[in-house]
Amino acid sequence: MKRVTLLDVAKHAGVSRATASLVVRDSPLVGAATRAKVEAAMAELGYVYNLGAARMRAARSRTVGVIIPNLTNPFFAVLLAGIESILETAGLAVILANSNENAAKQDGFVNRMREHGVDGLIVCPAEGTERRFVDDAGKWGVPLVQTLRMVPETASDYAGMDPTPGMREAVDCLVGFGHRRIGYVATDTHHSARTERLESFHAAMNAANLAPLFVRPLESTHMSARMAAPELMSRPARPTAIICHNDVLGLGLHRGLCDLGVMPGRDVSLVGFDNVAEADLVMPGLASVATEPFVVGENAARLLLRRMDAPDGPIASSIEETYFVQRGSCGPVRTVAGNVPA
Amino acid sequence: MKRVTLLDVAKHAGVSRATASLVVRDSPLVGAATRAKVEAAMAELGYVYNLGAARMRAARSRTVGVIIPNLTNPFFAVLLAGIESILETAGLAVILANSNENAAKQDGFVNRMREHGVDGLIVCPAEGTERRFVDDAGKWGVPLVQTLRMVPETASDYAGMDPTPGMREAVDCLVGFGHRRIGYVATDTHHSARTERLESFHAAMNAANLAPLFVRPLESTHMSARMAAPELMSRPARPTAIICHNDVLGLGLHRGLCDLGVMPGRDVSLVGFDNVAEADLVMPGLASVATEPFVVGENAARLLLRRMDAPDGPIASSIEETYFVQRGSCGPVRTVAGNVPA
DNA sequence: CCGTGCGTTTAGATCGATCTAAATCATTAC
DNA sequence: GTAATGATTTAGATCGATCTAAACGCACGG
Repeated sequence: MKRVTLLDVAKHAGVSRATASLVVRDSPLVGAATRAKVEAAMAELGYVYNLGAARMRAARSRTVGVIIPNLTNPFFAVLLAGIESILETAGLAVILANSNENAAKQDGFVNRMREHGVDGLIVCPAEGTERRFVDDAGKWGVPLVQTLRMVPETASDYAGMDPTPGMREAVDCLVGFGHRRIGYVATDTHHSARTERLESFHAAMNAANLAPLFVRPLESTHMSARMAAPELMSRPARPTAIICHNDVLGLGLHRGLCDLGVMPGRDVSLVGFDNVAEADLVMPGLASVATEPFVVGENAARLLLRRMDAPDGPIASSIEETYFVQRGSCGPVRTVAGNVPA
Repeated sequence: MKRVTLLDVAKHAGVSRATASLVVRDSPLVGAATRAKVEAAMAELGYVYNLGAARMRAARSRTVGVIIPNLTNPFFAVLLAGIESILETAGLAVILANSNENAAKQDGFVNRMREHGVDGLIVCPAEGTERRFVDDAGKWGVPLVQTLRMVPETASDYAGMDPTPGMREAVDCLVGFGHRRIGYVATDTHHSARTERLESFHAAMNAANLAPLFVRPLESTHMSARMAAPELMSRPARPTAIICHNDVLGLGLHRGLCDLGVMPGRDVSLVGFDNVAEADLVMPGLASVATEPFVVGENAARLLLRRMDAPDGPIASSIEETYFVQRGSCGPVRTVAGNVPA
């Protein structure tokens, strides 16, 4: 009960091993009749292609490594789904790793992936990833696409998003409702996505001739945002609106405010980021900037495919637009007793 | 600028290829001095182990295939995270595939995984998966663990959960609040998880001497549940409590009820399943049966490791207990005008 | 001094595919 | 009828590791 090899198939079909090999790779070189014979033999013997052996001679492994910082965050899960959907149709297998936002672990994974001989790498770099990480990939000749986050001062293909338009619309909406004291809740992890969103916030505020009321870093969990609500609302200069770096924070804060009896959209306006499905479920709905992680994932995969095709082509990037989705959590400013005047 | 091979390392260290091979696999056969020499050489030359070549002689590929029905569902994403966390520490790489609840696609993935020579397979079978699927894996000698769902009449290792205790607690809680007219919202996909939960519902109702008011299948999306709220509440026999097959449906329905001005926990009691993070965020909180997908994933991975160790050992399974988490969405029954008497 | 045994090292065959370069065959051209 | 052409097919070397079985070095007992 041994494994069926290409040689067995060839014998059974009465051709040489080389011809059989051409058939499995459907090369145009083989004649139609021979091809049929070989294919019949393959089916009859239950032949399974051995990618391991193939990858030894040929350079390709039909395998791509994907490293994500946190699988339990639905945002990244959807990104992964987008990546997978494109690679799957290209016939490439995804080797998955979860860095848990740990740069050292991430290094380990890249090594493991090199051992597996991946044809390319899609990485959303963990916090604290060093330049070296990206440079090394270049040195090793492994096609690399960064996604959602970009290690500073590195050059590689990149699939991300531009928070500017969505942030601008969000701030404009708030300003239109009369808000002037607008605070921002950021993550406590430092990566390019954080700075990007924060800077687009500053820019949008600037354009509206406003100064941010505060920027408060918080651990990116529902609970930490929920717990922070009392503190945010008891500041001497009470905010009338708050924008959050993502919906995890946005939804957590939403609940925290409700706990306080502060009604989002009426007593304070609230904006999240990413427009996850749940933003539309809470009451009132959480206004949010839509970022389409699935599409970003697809883009990342497409960039990688292109890169694998042309290893020396110019560096490319694909930036997805964002847009604001208004919901009940944003409303006109209301002067409440106890408010500190602007 | 060629690839560094074991032979290069061996030469550089002044030993034979075989010895170098023993070092990379850290066999106890090599002496400490030689080991040090070889390791130094490896570091110096930047050697990368070639798993493809290794897997050709040895039977193992240090690779496991994981097939999930739907990555965009956070529940499965967390399951995957649990699987990954265990396999990662065991030094096994995860090859991921998303079947999209499509059995034919799933078959294709299994073939691809066989080509990659995976050492094992963890599958949450798509709807409509046939017996043959599991039997084939056995025939091929690929260790297989099913998780969360089990193809009927098949024998394989299995990591799942027992909804019974959680369901029992949920029903008891509702009954304690005086509810008698209790409906159930199921999925419209048919798999063992669906029947398992539905049967445990029937059993719990039975134990309380009650008959289910209705069982309504719905597409497992927020939107479909939200849209179904009016219909559910305008039935001639109006439910005073509803249990949902999962939190996607539970949260969707929660919102649908709010839209109608029907307040969960006051006007109707609502129970979800899975206890996702968002269940605690909506107002009032959605009571839910906790199912710990991360732990189930870990269990599945552990079962697979055991199976790979002992391919002919007895079939095992690991069933995680469930428990009820009470929140604001469950409350005492309130007789409202317009209610049809039981 | 030799045989025995143990711990370590090694040569050479081998896994299952792909590559190269040459051989084969059927046509067509002259 | 033979050479040239183009389309298929093939033998044999090769990728980079692991395996087997044998060889080696050394200490010890007889």
